[in-house]
Amino acid sequence: MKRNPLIEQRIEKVKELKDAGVNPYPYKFFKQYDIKYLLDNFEQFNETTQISTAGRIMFMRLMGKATFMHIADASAKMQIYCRVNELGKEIFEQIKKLDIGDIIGVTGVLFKTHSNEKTILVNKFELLSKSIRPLPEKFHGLKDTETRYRQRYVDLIMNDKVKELFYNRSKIIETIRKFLNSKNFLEVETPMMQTIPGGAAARPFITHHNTLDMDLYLRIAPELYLKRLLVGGFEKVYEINRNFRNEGISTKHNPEFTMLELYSAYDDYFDMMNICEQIFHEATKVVNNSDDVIYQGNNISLKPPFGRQTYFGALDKALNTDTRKLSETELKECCKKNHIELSANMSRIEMINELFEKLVEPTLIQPTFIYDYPIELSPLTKAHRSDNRLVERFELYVAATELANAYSELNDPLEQYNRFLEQQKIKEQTKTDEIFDKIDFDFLRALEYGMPPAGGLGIGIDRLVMLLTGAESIREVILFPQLRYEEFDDF
RNA sequence: GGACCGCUAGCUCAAUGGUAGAGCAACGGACUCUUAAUCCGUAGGUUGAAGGUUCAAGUCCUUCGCGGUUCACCA
Repeated sequence: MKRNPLIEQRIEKVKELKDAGVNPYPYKFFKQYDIKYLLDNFEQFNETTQISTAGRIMFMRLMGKATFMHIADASAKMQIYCRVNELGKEIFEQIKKLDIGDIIGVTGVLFKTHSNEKTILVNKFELLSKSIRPLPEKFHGLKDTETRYRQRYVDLIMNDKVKELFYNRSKIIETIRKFLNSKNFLEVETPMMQTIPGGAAARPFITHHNTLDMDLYLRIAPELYLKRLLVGGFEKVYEINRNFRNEGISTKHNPEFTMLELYSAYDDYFDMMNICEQIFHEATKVVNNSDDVIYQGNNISLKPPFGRQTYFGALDKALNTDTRKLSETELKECCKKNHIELSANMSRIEMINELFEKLVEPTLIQPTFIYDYPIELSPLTKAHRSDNRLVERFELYVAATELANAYSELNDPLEQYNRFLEQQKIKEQTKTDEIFDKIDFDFLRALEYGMPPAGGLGIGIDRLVMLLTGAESIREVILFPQLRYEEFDDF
């Protein structure tokens, strides 16, 4: 138990308050107005109208018999003015004992200072919560990334831009919901804990249910459950929720991340392109009030229609050849030329994909749908209607990052079974975890009842928020990003 | 997991291998229109941790911890 002396001082103050019969943590305060409302509607109040509001003290400028403070609430911050004339000596002394960080309620009238700043002249105040831990410095704020992520609450107190970002995140998701609801999509919730983690290829987190005595997996995707709902007769469904992938952490990856997945019966992947474009466009209009967004120095236009290139069209252009006609040796040479490390028994398709990631992805700055993927990469996608080496799939790239993924969904149960078996074979060869080998037979059974033709679309919400808010790291758009366990030795 | 960078007072930052400092915050005092208020004074440190080299280590070396960037992984 070694406490910071600054905290010890404040704990002393709390004791003094309690001894004087003041509850430093009272139950209720009638907060009549948000601060932003007072600022925006300043003119409607005259200098005798009593108003009340509440907030956290962020600045204090104490003088002998008068004090200016800034208090901040969720909406804005505002100056308050306390004067011994209005409050009397005793109350004014109490005001002087307040600390930066304390949450107070104030009652008073509005006026403008000589420098024209909208201010509350306080005639009554109440301590609503005593802060015993000092806030960061008022001018430079909190900069340390580790503290910002670990103690997001302090980050939010100190950095208005962070608060604004999370308001925008909420607005983006709200916009998506409104848009989809207006198109008759039904929002649903499907299991986070699954017995067979499917719908993507990623290592899952494992947990255990005691009563059932069985292992469960946190979902890596909701896909297979949402498709079951198409079988059940819902024609347009979506889910915005967390996926969990037990993979590396980076500026673009958090172990739990938010995904929008939607499915629309009787549509194909081209329809998904349209919906995808509209969602991106609506969201950027709401957040940035514009069709454009500046991301990492690039001016990016999110006005539909987005660019469209086929997977091999883009790759052939980059390589200046017909990639599919290259022999295995030629492919290997091509990889070497482009500084791609070749691991032992790398398949053709793996080399092709490496080339794509290395040569094409970094060039995709403006929104671009890359479509018609090689069939080997997509076990849940319908084969291309006119080329059986391809599937009807697209990924949306913006700023060299994958932001969305969509298919004409495979609904042929026999074909789906074969594709699962193919995947199983590949997994066996590459010797990844055995859990991937499990085939979801209930999903196949559902398909056997008949799933309507459908388009499906997934959008990485965190990455969309990054794009629209200019965030360089996914941790900036997740309130509490995953960090290592922190040891406490000062409590 | 690899490479590189960082970790100094509550916060933001200084300190050629040679006595650990400043601003803000805190504490005491002055001040009834301040705006990062001002003025006078006081206190505050196991320099992320543990070893090592050295007459001498915040600084150099090793290991470890935490964070960041990047690569790998993530079809």
